[in-house]
Amino acid sequence: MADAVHTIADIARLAGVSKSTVSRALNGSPLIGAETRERIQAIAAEHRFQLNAPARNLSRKQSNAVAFVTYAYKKGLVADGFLLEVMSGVSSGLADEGYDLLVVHVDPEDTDWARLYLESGRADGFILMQATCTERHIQALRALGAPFSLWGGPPGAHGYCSVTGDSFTGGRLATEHLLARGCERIAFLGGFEVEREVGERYAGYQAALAAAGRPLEAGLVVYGDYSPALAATRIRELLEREPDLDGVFVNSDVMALAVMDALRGEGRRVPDDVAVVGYDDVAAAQYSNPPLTTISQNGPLAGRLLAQSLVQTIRTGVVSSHAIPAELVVRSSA
Amino acid sequence: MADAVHTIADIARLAGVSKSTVSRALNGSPLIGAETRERIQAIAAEHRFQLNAPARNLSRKQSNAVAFVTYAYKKGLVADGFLLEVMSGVSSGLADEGYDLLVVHVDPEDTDWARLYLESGRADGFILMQATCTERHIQALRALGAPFSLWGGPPGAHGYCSVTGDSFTGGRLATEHLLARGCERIAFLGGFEVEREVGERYAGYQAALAAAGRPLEAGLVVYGDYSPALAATRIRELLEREPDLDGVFVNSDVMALAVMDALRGEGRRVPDDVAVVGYDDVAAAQYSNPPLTTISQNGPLAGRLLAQSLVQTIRTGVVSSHAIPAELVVRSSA
DNA sequence: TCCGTTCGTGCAACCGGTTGCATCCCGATA
DNA sequence: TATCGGGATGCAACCGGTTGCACGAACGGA
Repeated sequence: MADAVHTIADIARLAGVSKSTVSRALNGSPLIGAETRERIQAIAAEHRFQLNAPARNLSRKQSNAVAFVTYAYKKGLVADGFLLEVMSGVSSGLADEGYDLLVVHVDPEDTDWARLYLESGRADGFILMQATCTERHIQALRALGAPFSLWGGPPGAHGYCSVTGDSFTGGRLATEHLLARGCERIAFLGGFEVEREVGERYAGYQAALAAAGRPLEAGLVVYGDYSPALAATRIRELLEREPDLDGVFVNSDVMALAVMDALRGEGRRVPDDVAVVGYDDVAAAQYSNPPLTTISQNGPLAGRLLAQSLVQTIRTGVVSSHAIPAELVVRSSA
Repeated sequence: MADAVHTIADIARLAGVSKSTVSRALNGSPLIGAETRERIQAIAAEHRFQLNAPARNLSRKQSNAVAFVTYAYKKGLVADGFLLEVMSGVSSGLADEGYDLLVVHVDPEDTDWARLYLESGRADGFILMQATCTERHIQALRALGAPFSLWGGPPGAHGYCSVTGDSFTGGRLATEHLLARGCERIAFLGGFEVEREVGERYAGYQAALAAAGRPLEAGLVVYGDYSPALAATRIRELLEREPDLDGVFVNSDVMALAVMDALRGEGRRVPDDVAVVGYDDVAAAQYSNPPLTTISQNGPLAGRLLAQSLVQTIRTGVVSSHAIPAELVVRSSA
């Protein structure tokens, strides 16, 4: 039994060539003759040889890894299945490009983590989701000149990649659906008012109403913070002010579930008295009572795009923006 | 302005010492005089110096990273919030020990990934969850002699760390609660029958019935595969066979949500006709209809323990097992 | 005063790849 | 046949840390 093969020097000895030739052959360099290259690759494969990542990263001065950054966990807030879906897409997108995925939970107040990861050579770039990062994080990354891509960022962003749902269409589809089922007074319960996505969903809501020749009533538009508790409060306040409300477009499923709960608590039937459309199509949406009609976004696809565009930025400096389609999933709540 | 400080050689120059002294000082080696060490650390801090991770990993022949391994994503199956909670705990536990967290999605059929990560020096150990890995994966890891820790594995496992919920107590608490609210005929809907956790929950169920002097009826015990669809099927079959069923302990919330749905579909009220207790306390449990009474396990805690025990194994070879408490969360479904 | 410790530090090799440059061999051209 | 060009390969330096060992100084004891 031959000794274990652990380094390119071992392969070099076996093949009767030099380290450099092995290195080039394994990296598919055109400098190496086709015949030699194939022979070396065959030997490497036979011994199931793996390049040593730290050594390669040291030489190349890059880590071949990307950090997926989220807040330190808070119960009920980021436990969103959508994050998992996106992460899964990120993971496979990165794997296809030969990058590893690092998951980092940072403190919302801390802005130094990016420099740490970059300067220590542990990550070449970052992926964030707007829902779990602050504007300060984004500013810090831009100041560093760090490559990153962001879910939910503005489409024409400067200096970084963004992937986002087509929130305008989402808002329009949701509202059109409520109109189509005959709702007369349709409320809008948004997430944080300052978020661009929320603004676009609102624009979609507005557009659908306008297209149907309905008035836009400012009193029917309220905002929350994505927490179920506040969503429930908002819907109760709204109900008191506007008792003849008969439909509501809620900006997230987690809020929508709480809203349906609150509506029931107030004696309204869903969807008979008040129809509810959510957003995100979280796993729980299909088991809620009633199953939630919602807007679905393809999380894994979003993740793939985040990964691909980030890798492109790392390699070529090119930044890009993408919008993925929003789709209406009709269940029973509207 | 001095040139940028990027390597220990720069620090060495600034401090008027050698590279080795800097390296030792920054690693807190007792070989270096306290005074020198502090001076060097001060200089490093002043320049916000970061050691280069690949170089260090290359020298030390370890990666200071751990891979959290899950299946390639499948909609609705692993989208469990519990996984996210555990991961969050793993992340902070590893961060405390100076390890990075790598997330790897593997193909269920592939058993070679561990060797790849180990031999390429990208990970020093692995963390898996039984729900998202196969027995083959575990066998492959053991055959490799790779350090790993497993959520949901057998407590006295050989060769690896395990962290698990106290499933016996969980099963007992759930069943006792159903008994306490007056249920007479309590069914058990398990996950995969072969899983140890499922067996323990069943044992807890059994023990609670025995303690109450109730008979154990084999016809009330059925198993699913954690999918909502099969759970719904099982409960309908059960209902047909045992129409006077008035309580059911379901092995996961996702199944429990589907079960409640199916029960309603069959015209039974929850909890009035049939009381339901779930397991896991997923985020959706509190917004379901009715809100689900369930067994909660502290995911972040589990994650921390997985991380800590794995790091201990990597450093010292010691393997350990932990069980975290199960807690009953009473809502409205039972 | 001389020697053996002990303590603190530096030297240089090493970890396992990558890569600029020199070298060599070959056929093609003059 | 001598020369030139270019493709294929090897040499050796380098990436930025870590660490075994040697070395020098200060100290205590005999």
